[in-house]
Amino acid sequence: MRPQKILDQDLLAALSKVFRAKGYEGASLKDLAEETGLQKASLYHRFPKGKKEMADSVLEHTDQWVQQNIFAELTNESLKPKIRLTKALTKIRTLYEGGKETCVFRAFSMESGLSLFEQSIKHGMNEWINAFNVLGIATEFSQEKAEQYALQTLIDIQGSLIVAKGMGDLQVFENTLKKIENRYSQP
Amino acid sequence: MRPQKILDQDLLAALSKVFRAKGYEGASLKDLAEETGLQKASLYHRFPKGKKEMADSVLEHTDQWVQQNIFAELTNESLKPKIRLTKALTKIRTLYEGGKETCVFRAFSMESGLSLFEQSIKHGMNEWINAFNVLGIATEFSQEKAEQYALQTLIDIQGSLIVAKGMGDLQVFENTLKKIENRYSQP
DNA sequence: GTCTATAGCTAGATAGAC
DNA sequence: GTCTATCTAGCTATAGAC
Repeated sequence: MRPQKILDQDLLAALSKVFRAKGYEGASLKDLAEETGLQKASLYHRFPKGKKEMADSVLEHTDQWVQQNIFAELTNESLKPKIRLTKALTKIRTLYEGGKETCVFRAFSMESGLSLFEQSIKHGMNEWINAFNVLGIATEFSQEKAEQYALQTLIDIQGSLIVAKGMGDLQVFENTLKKIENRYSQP
Repeated sequence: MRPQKILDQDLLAALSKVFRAKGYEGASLKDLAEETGLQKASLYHRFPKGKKEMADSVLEHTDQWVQQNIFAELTNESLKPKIRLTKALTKIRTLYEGGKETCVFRAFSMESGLSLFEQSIKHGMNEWINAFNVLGIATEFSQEKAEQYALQTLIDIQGSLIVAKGMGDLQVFENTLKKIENRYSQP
């Protein structure tokens, strides 16, 4: 029983970095081993089912982080909606590193990937919509408007990440976050 | 000099289909050969520089189609702006098959890909923004508003394609196109 | 121009020493 | 738990017949 060379938390963060940058098929075990500092065989010890299990673990780990940091803020009934949103947007900036990092959903939905991860992605997107829907209701929007805004917010985040990356202009992402903030400030 | 088994046009369409579905690294020469009906060696005869040349050709072919079908409509000064947009949106529906097909930019920007195609993607995105900017000016928006709407339109298209695919709901894409139409209908 | 066959390499995954 | 060494299958790309 030798000690772990890298903690689960740091291991998942390293795997996530590679998967988000290169996609599921684009990320090789060599890439993953180098980024984590482990050998390929050691990765198989941690994730016996191989690369798919690594990716699933990254998805789950990310989902938990998002739930605890972003959704928890959005649905925190002890704060005013406007404050909740500001706090959530700060965490969103962190999650995507100001637009430099892509979304795991995108990284795992390309390639043969959609069939491998489509349930997790669909579930995750619905969670985002639900959380923003709660915020919309708390802002006293109508149910219809709350749903519409929640979907548009998800589209804005995903779209601005793509465009910011493609144009090489992080300001595109930042401006979109500001736009989202304004959207929930008006009755 | 045997006759070509498949025309350049159809060949590029088949390659595009595979690349858009699987991404650059996810698309294997075996996949590309099967979809085109040619053997791998025959693909190398058509594209001597290999897979990268196939992808570059797909990008260029798509760019030309978009220029002739979408940008030409948006900037057609012989028609009213509203009519131009309606016609362009019809072509956009065709390009993305109502939301079923992903964007080549997305397919080629994941993985080690961004470094391979970033110039083409950046250039292509700027073309989209420029074309919608022309439409905004023709709609008599201010320069600032025209630019802002053009960027938002690109974000909406990219974002709604991701979300529609992820949620398995093509209506998300269709509703976004309607939203874009409304955006350019109001002064 | 298309094909079969194959080279050369890297992928994901495993065996077994320590 | 991590490592080195290795397996097999798949990859991109090429050689040469027709």
